[in-house]
Amino acid sequence: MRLTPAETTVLGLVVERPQHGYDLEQVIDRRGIRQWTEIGFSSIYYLLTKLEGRGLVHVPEVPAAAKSRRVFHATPEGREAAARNALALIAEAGPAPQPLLVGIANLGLFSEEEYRQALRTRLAAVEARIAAVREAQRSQAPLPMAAREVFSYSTSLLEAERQWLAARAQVTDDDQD
Amino acid sequence: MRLTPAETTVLGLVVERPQHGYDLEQVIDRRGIRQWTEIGFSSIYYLLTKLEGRGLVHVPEVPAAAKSRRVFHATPEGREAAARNALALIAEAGPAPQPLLVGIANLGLFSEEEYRQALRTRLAAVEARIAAVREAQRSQAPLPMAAREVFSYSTSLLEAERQWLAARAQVTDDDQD
DNA sequence: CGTTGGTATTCTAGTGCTAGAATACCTGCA
DNA sequence: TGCAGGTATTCTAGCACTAGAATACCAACG
Repeated sequence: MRLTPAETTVLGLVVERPQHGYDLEQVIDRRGIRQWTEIGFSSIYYLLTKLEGRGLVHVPEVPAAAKSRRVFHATPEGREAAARNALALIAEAGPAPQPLLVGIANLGLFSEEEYRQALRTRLAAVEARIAAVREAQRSQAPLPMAAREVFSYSTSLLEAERQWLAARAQVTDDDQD
Repeated sequence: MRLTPAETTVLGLVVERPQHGYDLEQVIDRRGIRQWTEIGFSSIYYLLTKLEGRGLVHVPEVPAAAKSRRVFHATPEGREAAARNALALIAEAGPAPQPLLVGIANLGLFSEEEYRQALRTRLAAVEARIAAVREAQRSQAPLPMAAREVFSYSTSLLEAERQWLAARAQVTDDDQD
């Protein structure tokens, strides 16, 4: 059973610990998961319902209890599916959407100066993201292995982008504003 | 008027040269644009229709001619919108979907050996993509500025990923298959 | 002049997702 | 007892996108 990245994320969190939708929302926020997935608030319940329909998570009936608090547990198939899909996401390096490249491909449409200005703006944004990642890493220490790997990878790629941008952004500096 | 990356791509190509849907399909293929955007065959006409509805492209009425060959031209607003959106895509470094990180975040679900195996598989895929980019660069030379920038950026990021993967994939090599 | 095969577009019927409002529940406190 | 405010979920309606089939055009060729 093939899952999307968003489904895998939610399922993985439920496998880690049974929880309900609202919790999930908080955890996703707290861990900075939105830095690398696009999971809106409104889609969490939608995803949970879909996963439930496929038998990957379930809500055990609690006899005379909380009606308005559906705690989702992973089923054995859910566990298995989460592991398999996570591995697949690691193993497969498909083409990735790169908005920057869409911009660059249209280089002919604007001036060199505009281009460099845009690069400088992006550079600042990338530097801010690097700082944010570092800060998150520091403040949450000691970190479990998975979180450390996530930080390591994020930083490597952001750093590579930073360098590329820095080299391009300051080729000429004959403008001061 | 804010456009999506896919819309910007298609509009940018039409600005560059008036053409019809089928052409677009070929150009997108030939330039390897699918390496960094997700534009399926069936969505090209859909996108063109949407752009037409917003007055960014139009099909000049050719009196007594080709009924089944709608050649799209960019309008002045289209030109302007393409340039503005391309710049915005360069300037903004938002969170990007990283399927790999979804996998890594679930590191607890599988064994170290499985993890390393997945990394090795990905490493091979990334190396193949680097080779493909190099090959495309070589075969198409001499390249316009935009294409050179695209290649440069792609290679930088892929290379950074390659290094990260290589470092992780071979920490232990006590397995031979 | 009919047929074949590449060129070019349109249509249909969905899926997947999302925003945002609406609803319900629960706890503490006056 | 009532109600304020955070907690938790559901609903509605709609947009964006896609696969894949269907259609139409057109040139070349026997």
